[in-house]
Amino acid sequence: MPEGHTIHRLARELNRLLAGQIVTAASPQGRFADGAARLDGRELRRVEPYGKHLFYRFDQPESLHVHLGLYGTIEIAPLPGPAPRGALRLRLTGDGHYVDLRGPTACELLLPAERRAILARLGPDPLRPGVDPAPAWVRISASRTPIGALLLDQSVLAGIGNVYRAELLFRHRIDPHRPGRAVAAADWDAMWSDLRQLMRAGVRAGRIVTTRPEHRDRRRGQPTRADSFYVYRRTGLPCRICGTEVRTELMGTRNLYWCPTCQAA
DNA sequence: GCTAAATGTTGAT
DNA sequence: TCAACCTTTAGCT
Repeated sequence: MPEGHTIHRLARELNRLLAGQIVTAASPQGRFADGAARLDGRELRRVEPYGKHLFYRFDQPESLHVHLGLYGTIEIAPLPGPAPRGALRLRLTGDGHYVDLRGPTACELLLPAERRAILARLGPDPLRPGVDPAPAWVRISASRTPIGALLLDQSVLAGIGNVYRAELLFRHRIDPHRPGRAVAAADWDAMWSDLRQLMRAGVRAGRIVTTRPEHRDRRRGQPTRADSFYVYRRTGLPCRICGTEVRTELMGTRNLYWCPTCQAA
């Protein structure tokens, strides 16, 4: 269940273990049989992450576009791979490792123009080196939409998911319902900077941790899952800062979590 | 052991 | 607005 940090981490792993290799491709499930046949025997040049999207570039114009969606998974492991089980959309096999893809929202071959069209509708990705956050601020500062909804809009910012949304707003004490255009420029600057650091830490650790050590129940050692967040999935539990019960509601189709005291309107 | 919900998005209705 | 994707985990019993 990936946000952008997972996708960037996977891209690094794929590049480290398979880039530059001739791969075999198969779709045991059958739903990507034609695509797999067209990738079989090609050289995997590079895997590029953007937001929650992965683009596998080969020695041909068509690239493989993968989006994991809510519960898609990619598993990379040393050969020999086990016999395919269950709904295995795609197995790529390189010199020393195999890569299994299950349950993705998108697994398709794209022409260069189609890939560019996807990239064109994505906002700045905090994990891209040298990224310019200005287009995101243009959208946010002009919008009456709640900041909590804007942060999840991939055309505003690419790669943020429900965890980073809730946690970033809490860390900056911003009410998720506040219209984008009511967010101060200084608050946005601080949020962007914080978001980049949080997501980079997420890539390194392979998981999201947003709590500061002094706010955890256990202040020493690695934070447990329960200790990793301020508000995400903590409905009804006391806020780590003020003790108020954390609230939840549906914003769009996603659960939103916030502290009504720390993040007052 | 079973059920429901989940770090997401698309396409049909 | 809702079903689909079809795996994993949390929270029950």
